[in-house]
Amino acid sequence: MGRVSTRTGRPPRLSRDQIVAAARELVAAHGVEALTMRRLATELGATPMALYRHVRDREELLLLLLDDVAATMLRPDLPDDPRERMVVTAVAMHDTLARVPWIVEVLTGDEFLARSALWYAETIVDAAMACGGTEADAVYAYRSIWYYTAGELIIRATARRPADGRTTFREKVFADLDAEELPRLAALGERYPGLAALDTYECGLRALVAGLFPTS
Amino acid sequence: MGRVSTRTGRPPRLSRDQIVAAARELVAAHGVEALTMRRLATELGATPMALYRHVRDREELLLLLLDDVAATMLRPDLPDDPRERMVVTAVAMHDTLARVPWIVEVLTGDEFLARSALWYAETIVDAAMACGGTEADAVYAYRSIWYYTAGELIIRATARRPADGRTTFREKVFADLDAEELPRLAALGERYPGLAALDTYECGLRALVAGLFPTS
DNA sequence: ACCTGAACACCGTTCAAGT
DNA sequence: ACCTGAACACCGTTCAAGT
Repeated sequence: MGRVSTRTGRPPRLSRDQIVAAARELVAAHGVEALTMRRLATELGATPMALYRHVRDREELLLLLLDDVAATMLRPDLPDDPRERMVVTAVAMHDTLARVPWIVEVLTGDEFLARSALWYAETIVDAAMACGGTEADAVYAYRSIWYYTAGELIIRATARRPADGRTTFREKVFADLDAEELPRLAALGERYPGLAALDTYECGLRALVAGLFPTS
Repeated sequence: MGRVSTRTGRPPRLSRDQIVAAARELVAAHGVEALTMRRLATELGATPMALYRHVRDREELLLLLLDDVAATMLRPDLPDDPRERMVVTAVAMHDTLARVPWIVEVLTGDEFLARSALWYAETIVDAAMACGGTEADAVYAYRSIWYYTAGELIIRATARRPADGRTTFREKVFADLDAEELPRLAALGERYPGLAALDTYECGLRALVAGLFPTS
């Protein structure tokens, strides 16, 4: 007994939780690009290498931050209608992820499914089968919804960064369009950015679900 | 006259085209992560800084590479039926981009629309209006299709990189699922990866288009 | 005008040494 | 056991100088 007394060596000054907490703050304050091992170490008053005692590498640190998302995951009340259940679940999944500013960095790759989204996947797959789909249909439906959702999140997240005057670039393109070659876009002209800025995630989602599982 | 004779200074050894060509080769051979200013310079037998005479920065270099994609853009024959036209156009857009291995790097942000995808946008917007949609409906339809397409491209592109034994991670998660909490996924078990690997892009796209513009 | 060389301000990570 | 310090092998980019 007394496993405590058998501990040997220098007592730890840093902990994994402490590191993750500092990483969270850093990302919240300055964006994911500010999360470097060196900067995080400085923030903790330690050497960069001290972090490697507690975390395998930068990749693992990001995945640990993703676990926070799982903790604050929205789990909506589920309606009886299976199509509506798919919509409500996908919207919750979308909204959960939309709150993560560094989502793009981590969405590339299907780690999300593995770490936090299992409940969403389960619920959508179940609803798809309740619509009369086979297992294969249900997985395909979930993936379609996931593609649509991931695309929306990524495009919107990156569109928000103006990247130093590059927003004008798109507007410029729309301003001097060849009306003969591209009549529809030319007619839209300056109204395009406004229309593109509308939040139509749920509308499109409903269309997708309706198309995947037509009613009668 | 003789503007040529009035030229002054050292004759150029590098050209913009030459730099872009070397960048293209580098990316094709070793992936976009190998495209660094220093490595590209070495490849050209020059100093890193020589490149900055011809290219503003690394970002611009990537956008110049994107112009290549526009040049090899697939423009399919368009069927009369507007819904089918949307599907055929989106599939062409998808296939064009699927050939670009570094697509993820550049898809984040709507530069693609601005640089190369105008024809696709025009065609889809036009088809959407031929289905009886307003301009706003048409832009919303295009964006929904674009979200779905971008998501598919990004998820599939990143799923292909195993990232050193992280593929086993997802399989492991699926292996020891809690069958009480997640019965559908647990029942799927090992069959999930196989089902997720199926190419259902066009199927999902057809569902989306059918949902966006229901026939009568 | 075009290119070089040295320098600045960074990265992630390994390895040997200290406490 | 935990942390430090120095080092390795990189980045993109600026600036002053050479031809």
